[in-house]
Amino acid sequence: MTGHYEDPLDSAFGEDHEPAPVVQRDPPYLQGLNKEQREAVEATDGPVLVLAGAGTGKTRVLTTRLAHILSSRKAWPSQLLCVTFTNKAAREMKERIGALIGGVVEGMQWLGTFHSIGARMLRHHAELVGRKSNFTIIDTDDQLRLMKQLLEAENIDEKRWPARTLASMIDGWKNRGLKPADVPDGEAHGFANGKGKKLYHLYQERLKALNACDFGDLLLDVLSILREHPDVLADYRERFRYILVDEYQDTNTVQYLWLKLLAGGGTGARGNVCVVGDDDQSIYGWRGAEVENILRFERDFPGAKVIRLERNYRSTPAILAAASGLIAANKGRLGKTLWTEGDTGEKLQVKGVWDAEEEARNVASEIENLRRKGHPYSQMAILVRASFQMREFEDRFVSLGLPYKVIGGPRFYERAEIRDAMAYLRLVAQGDDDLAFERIVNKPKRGIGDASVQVLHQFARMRQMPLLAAAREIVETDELPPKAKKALTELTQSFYRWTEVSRQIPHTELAEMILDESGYTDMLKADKSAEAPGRLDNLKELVRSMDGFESLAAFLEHIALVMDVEQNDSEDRINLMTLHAAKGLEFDTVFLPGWEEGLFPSQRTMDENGLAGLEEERRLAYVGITRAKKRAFLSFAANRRVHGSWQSALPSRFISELPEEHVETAVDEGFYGGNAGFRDNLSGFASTYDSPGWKRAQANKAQGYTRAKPPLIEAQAWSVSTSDPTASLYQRGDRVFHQKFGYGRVKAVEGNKLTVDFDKAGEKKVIDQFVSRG
DNA sequence: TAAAGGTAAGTTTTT
DNA sequence: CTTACCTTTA
Repeated sequence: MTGHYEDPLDSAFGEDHEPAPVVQRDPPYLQGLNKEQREAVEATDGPVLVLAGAGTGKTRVLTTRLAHILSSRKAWPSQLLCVTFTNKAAREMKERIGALIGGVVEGMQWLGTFHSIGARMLRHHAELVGRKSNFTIIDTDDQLRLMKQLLEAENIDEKRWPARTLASMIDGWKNRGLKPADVPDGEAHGFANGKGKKLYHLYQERLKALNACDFGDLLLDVLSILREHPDVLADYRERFRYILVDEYQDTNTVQYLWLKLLAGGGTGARGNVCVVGDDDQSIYGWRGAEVENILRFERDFPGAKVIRLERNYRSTPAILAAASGLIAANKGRLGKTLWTEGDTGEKLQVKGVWDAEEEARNVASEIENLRRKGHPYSQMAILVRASFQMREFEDRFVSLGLPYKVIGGPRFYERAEIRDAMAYLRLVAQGDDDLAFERIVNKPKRGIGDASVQVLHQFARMRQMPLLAAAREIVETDELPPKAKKALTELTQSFYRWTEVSRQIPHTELAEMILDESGYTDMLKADKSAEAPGRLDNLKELVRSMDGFESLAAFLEHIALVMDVEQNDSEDRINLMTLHAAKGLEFDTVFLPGWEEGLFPSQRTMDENGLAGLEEERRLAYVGITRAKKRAFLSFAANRRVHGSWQSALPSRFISELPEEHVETAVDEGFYGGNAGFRDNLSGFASTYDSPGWKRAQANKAQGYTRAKPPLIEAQAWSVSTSDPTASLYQRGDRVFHQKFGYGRVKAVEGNKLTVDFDKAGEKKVIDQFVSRG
């Protein structure tokens, strides 16, 4: 043994315990890597930036690199800091390293997300930031409730200054590494007449009192500790011999500052930092990620080696070329030239459709075609910009009986009953958790209404004590009405009992006991609503999922940080998800619906973030296309329901940015060709839908069946009108829809000419055949 | 305390 | 058009 301390990982190295760091022959794990990949694996020392394009074998490089460091004995597992962006990625990495070096990897305590690593560090040094080491990690829900309370206490109108806005402001500051005192005065001014900074301060005070941290604190408090306690920093610098960061393009400022401290040039820092990422896949700017971090890595870590992985193993040349052509429109890229071998492959198919329903029908029938040819559903994915787009697809799949799954939908731990149960457990684990207390004090109903809770709050505030402790005292007084007093006495006694018992019995039993004795299960059993049985099932599932954890605390930590439960992936089903959720995944066939101006790129993003926002949307499009291994279908709808009313839309500009030679379009004639009208909402739109095939489709539809929405264009070319042309079908006051101008109300009728006051476009004269009832 | 009615808002969300 | 949330009312 060469190590001066025991490392649990030792077994992972197999029989050979000789200290033999010299690699004589190529170890098996290096085989099959290309030149650049191998370089990235073997450049262990000094700063390294690996620019890994989509599908270039990034994960393989990462895991191999770690395996290489371990098996050449450059460091023990416990000396590696390895940061991933998701818990899932961390789990996969652990498994793959194990597979590479044979055996299960244990002892990699510092492999995880920034947040889980932050939580781990904070538990060690909680007292340095005024917490106890059993602090609670609160989620966004609790965060919001806390802020609402603060706003109310400060007499701020929550209508005008929503808690959400405050929350995102504070999150933003935390993401940038700013403590209340560091916030520039100007910035906080916009909120509640300059109270922003004060509220941030109050919020932090409150968290401290609750012995709680929010997600941002897991990063910011660690940063503060590293900054203010050189001894702690020195310890970590000594410990972390090699640092590795995945998805570096998505790191925010605090995370960047962590890395600078841990790996940057200071004394004791080893400087062996390797970051892996792709500036073209940075899609979390709205959450505080700074693409800048990756763009300036070479400046931050002088002497950095830059390795580009450009050989793509995933997609066909056609798909790659289309994606590359699109992303080329972005400025300020580090630049990569992805290439691949093999036949060009199928062109991207772009199709214009009438509305979202038709879009879904098209996609579904394409899926059925592929399926008939033997393609599994699980190799097909529909990637949407916004989750509301999923609805049409789900409806269609349900009516056709196609199996599908939604990735990243509502999460298990966000369900109300789960959160309630968790609140009970949290309170047992950490009695200062007022948020948990408030959540369950009257759930199930025990006659402790708002009024009583208010009195209790007062009482607790006067004495500066947590609510649960205050409750124990207040029941000794006559401050509460008898009913509430009795109920609260019982509740506090129960908690006393549960807390005692929690030291003796397994936590699964404890959970069952609590759900039972609190009356929560009975409440659900008595509930006659349709959801109640499902909720009971969820609670059973919750108890089951506790089984795998060592302690209640370990379980609570897991829930707070992971918030998700694994899906069994064995069934062959179509994948439906947002583009964001698709990052890192790949499928043979990818459907990309909804490529319309305003939806994708999203209008809101463009309004709020201008060019930077547009470029992030374009990267999102790039991510979408590069998920496809063999084929991609894009589509855009002429009409889409936005907030209930119908709106016509233009094809996304991204479609026109795709290189023509790799795209096949179902709307020919004047669609590309750079006609000036393309960008023009009205004329460009018309020309797009001039194709014979398009007209035919419309005609068919007009004859076939009528649907309430959206109204079809009844142009002369294909409508057979038998009625008297002078007698208009409309009269004053009718609601009508016009293809160009949207909805409006008829103001006057002259023969077949209508004067319509359109909601958006104002007053226009139109021929009645170009409108329909709306 | 709970149901009913009104109003406002409405992307993405790995932690 | 929804949905969620808040206020009002029985």
